[in-house]
Amino acid sequence: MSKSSAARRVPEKPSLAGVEAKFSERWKTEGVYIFDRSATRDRVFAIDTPPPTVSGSLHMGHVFSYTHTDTIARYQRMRGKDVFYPMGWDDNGLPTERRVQNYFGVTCDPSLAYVANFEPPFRGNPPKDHRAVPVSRPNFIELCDQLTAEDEQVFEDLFRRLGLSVDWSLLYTTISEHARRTSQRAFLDNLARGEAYTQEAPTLWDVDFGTAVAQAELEDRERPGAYHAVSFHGPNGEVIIETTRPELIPACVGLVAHPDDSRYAPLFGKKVRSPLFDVEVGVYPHALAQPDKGTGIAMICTFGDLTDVIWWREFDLPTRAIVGRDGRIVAEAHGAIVGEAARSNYAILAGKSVKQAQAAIVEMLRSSGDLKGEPRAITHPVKFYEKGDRPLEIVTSRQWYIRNGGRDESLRNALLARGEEMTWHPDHMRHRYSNWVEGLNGDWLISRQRYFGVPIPVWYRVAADGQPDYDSPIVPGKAKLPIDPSTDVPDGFTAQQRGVAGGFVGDPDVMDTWATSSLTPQIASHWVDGDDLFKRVFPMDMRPQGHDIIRTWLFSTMVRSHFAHGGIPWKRAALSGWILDPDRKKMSKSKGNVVTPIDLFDKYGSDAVRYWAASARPGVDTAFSEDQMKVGGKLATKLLNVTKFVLNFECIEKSAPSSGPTNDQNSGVTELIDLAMLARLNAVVADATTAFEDLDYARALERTESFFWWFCDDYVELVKTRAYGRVSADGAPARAADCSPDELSARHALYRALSALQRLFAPHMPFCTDEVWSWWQDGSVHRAEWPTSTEQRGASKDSEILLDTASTVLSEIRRTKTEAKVSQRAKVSEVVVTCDASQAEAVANAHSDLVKAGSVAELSTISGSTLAVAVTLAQVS
RNA sequence: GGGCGCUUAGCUCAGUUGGUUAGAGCAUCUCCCUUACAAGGAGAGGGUCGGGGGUUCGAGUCCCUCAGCGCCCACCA
Repeated sequence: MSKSSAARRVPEKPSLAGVEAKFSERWKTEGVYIFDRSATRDRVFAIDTPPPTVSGSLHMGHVFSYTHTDTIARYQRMRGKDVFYPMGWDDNGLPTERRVQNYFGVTCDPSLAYVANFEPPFRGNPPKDHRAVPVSRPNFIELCDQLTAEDEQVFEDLFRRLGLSVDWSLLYTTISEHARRTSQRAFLDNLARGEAYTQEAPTLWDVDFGTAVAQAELEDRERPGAYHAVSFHGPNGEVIIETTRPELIPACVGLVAHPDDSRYAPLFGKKVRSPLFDVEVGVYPHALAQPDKGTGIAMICTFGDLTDVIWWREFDLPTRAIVGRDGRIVAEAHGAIVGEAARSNYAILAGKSVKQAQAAIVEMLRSSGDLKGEPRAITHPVKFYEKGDRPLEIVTSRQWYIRNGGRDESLRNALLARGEEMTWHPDHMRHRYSNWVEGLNGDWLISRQRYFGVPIPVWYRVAADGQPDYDSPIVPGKAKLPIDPSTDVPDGFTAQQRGVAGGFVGDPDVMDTWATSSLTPQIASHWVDGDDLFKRVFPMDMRPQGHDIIRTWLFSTMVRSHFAHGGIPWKRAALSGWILDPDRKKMSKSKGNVVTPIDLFDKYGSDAVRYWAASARPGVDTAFSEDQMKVGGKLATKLLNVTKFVLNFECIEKSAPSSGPTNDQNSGVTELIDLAMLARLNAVVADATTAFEDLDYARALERTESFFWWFCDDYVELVKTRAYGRVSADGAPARAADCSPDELSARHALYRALSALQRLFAPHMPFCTDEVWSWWQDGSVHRAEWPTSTEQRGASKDSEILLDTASTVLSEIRRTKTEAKVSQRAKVSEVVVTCDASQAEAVANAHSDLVKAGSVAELSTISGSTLAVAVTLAQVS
């Protein structure tokens, strides 16, 4: 490329319009971000990308955190790393099911047969009074596949528009054949090693979704409730308990009080009888009972809450469940309810929802005289499934678990130690992890009674009595994966043997979505196929994610990696913050959807939106700010303008970034002030590099940006007159051949700084930097070499004094003109700088530039201890 | 109840082993069409760094303590 052709590529009127489409297309066709899978592990930087859930739309939170990751990816790429940066779509699981139900107006009924060429009743926005149409499981899954494919295209378009430097050829989805195979294989490995097991146990249950849920998916919500004082009938009179769930009285299997509570000590070991149902239950002492709660003595029910489960287990109490999986009181009273009055009381409750049953039982207690006083209204925290709408119940059911240290001290300690092996960004996030692991109270429940997920890949033999044998499941061969045990038949059986005595039955459940997404490093690297890609990228370098899913995604990934590979899945975790409303409240979904990312891209440009995101410190919750986007837009425009200006000067060379070490890096730069500017830039490069190595994209940006504005406002202003050289008649700068060495020095320095600045900004603002780069360089800036501090001469104290002094004198001249309300072009008759010797030397070295930049007639210095600048404006006639 | 984070200008935030007079952007005000940029530029005003105590020659920075805000976890009768 010749210099003149380079110059000709500079547009007359630089503009950011259309850069996103232009470069998205160019990056795609030129494969700028393609991962070289022949790279060895030491040359690779691997990112375990969070796969967004495909159940709605991407919002500003995604834009925010994915931008952070992308800046790191781009930096590493420019450093010469082969960046493994896949994208994944989490299209597996409940959120997708729910979206499909709402979008098409259907519901899954596994008992129905498949209908070919099925047409759903609606495509988007079914009317409110529409009753969901039941469809077969295969039809339902087809609809899931259809809708996720459409959603995923929209997601990809948005991420391309945002400028993510993802290698799209590495795309994975969590419901794909490959992900199902990986997930089932990992599960079977866990099973073979004894890390997965099945057990019948009390389980947290969402009655609306009809599925078990895991500890990690719980959340508390404050709900109104009421204390009901209820009388139990003891040998020596009544025992008053207080309960928020009187409807569970028929499920009561005991009473419990603190061992030290003298009020109840005489009752320990004695029996009392429940009101209305006349069931005899024991009174037990236990340290978990709190004397100051209610009356200090509580019902143990099967099951009202998790503490009930603990007591039930420890005292080996009977199971007298009354709440069914549909959330209603079961029809048949359990065997302990025997009396006629008791049975007819129960009959009133049978079939009612929990809420209705409570109202009914309060009336019954009131008329029987067992309700003491009126209920006292309170609000209290109640456990919900995080995606659910009704409080969780606890029902007994058979489920699959993966060990996670919740019931095993040594495993817990091993997982805690794994957390210590990693680097956390920010560091304090490690506490979230250890806090969670230390607080686990059970193993990881992975089975879900749902449809659109990865099936649990096992069958059970059916004994002669028709009961499945859960203790020794039949597992498929690895080559057969993925399987669906509801349709596939295990080796040695025929389809006719399904469900019959002596035959087999498939496990009906699917795995929790985290059971698959905990394998993203393995899925993305095709571990299950024995692909050598795995050993080139694993353990990965970086796991970016939100801090809200440390307990789910991060922890579960750690568990799987610990079991499967005996090590951590990545070296570092980068936890991003939240987006907050401008009023500092956590940004609500509804508000987040009002301002869509695309609108903001249109309004400010992708680079400007990225600038806002990249300005936020890693891990810090950040207010949504269109003002910051405006600032980013200004920065991008400024970069265009200053590039155009600098390239306006013909130079001997184009400051190739990758010139070899034998070249004199400051070739052609002779003036001290030019060298000083390059030295300052050198320090900025070093700072930005250190910051990026620490994943601190924000600091890198801030350092670069503040240098950049100083460069534009002071340095360029100081040297521009010199850089022009002898201006020709039409006002154009002098040709390079006609320039003196000091004039060329300015031009060389400007070129070098420009080249470095464009590269320094490239990770943050990929579109405008590639645009300006393309005006004078070959190839994409995103494949250019990251600037190194050896490209410029090292900083020195003298050079900083030179620049600071020159800047101070210049701004004093400006201030004088501004305060005198005259144009900055106004002539200055005299400037006298009072300063010390080193500053005097600085003024001498910047003398001719200062004089030109300030239109100064006389510039002199006098000796003094403190720097002072006296500016005398020329008289205006 | 346990853990973690935050508190610096009207607003949003920097401030990296303690080191001149605490910075930036936005907002406000003033001025300037200036030949890269008026969708610009040059300037100004504005802070007892949450309160108190301590260490130190020196504290926004380290220690103690109190307060407010936020988050995570536990509790849930």
